Amino acid sequence: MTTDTLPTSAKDMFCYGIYTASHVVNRAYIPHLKKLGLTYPQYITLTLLWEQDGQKVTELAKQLWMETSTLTPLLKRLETQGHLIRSRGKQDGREVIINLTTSGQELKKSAPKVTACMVKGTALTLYELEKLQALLGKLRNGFEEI
Amino acid sequence: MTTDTLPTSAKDMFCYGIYTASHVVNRAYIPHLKKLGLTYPQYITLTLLWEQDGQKVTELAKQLWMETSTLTPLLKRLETQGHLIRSRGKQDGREVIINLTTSGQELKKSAPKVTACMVKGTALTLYELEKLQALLGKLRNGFEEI
DNA sequence: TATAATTCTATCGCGCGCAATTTAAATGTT
DNA sequence: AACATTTAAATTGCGCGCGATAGAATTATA
Repeated sequence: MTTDTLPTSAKDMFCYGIYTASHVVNRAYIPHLKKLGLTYPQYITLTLLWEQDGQKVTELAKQLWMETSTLTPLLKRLETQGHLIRSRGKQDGREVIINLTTSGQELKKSAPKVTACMVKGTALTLYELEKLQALLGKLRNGFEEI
Repeated sequence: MTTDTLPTSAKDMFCYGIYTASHVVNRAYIPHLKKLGLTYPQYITLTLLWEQDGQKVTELAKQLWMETSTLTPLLKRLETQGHLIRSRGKQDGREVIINLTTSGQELKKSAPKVTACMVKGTALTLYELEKLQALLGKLRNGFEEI
């Protein structure tokens, strides 16, 4: 595929590329996260909370490009594990605020090692990773318009 | 992130980028595939069969970077819908061969329009899509080694 | 202050998606 | 032939992930 026409081969289609790559990455994380008792979506959710604690469910869902119907049970499981606390907003009783516990904050310490391991696994240079991130970001934003 | 060090911000990590982009693409496909009565993983599986009919379950699973425990029920649902037939191998009774029915082949006709729609949605140029595909492919292969 | 519309979360049903286990068939060994 | 080993697919249990819907709290409007 080096033309200006649309891809015809199944594997040249970006949906195939993203779909398969996404699962490969997910699976690669599993052994590392298993030691921490976390799943991959749980881990990604925590990385957002490590950066900004006390977020509303809606805010988290938006950053994850995810529906709250997916996020609510995930957060409940993290609460059961003792990594965070869900509480209703004081001013607005509809919203639920997520606050990390000490346990949830402690997990952050293991993040750098996991990241390093995964970056190594990609076999991509840091420049290529930046390039990939930029393309994925542009792609996401493209669909956001629709 | 324009340094030679590992990313520290959550959204700069490639796991976040691929994870969220994957779901965004999945969701974008849904309305188009709903008209065909297909899910996104079902559609991707069919694209592989349109290109090469009569494959074994193992072959398909490998191309999809997926476990057969995921693929088997998916294929059964496509069989129930009448798009394919699952049959035991003549020489080797352990393997299951997947053959498209006329119905399953007919679906191929609607593929180009869907692809065109999705490519437009990405807001990426065809050159950028090629670049993205190449990076995702390299990433996948990197993890394969492990 | 009713009451209507909106907003936020939670619930439900269905389809993935994986690891671990099981079943069945083919192959290898004695 | 009898047995163990390997290989391919299916089954099970759990956790996402979505759309559709419901329910509770807030805000807007009359």
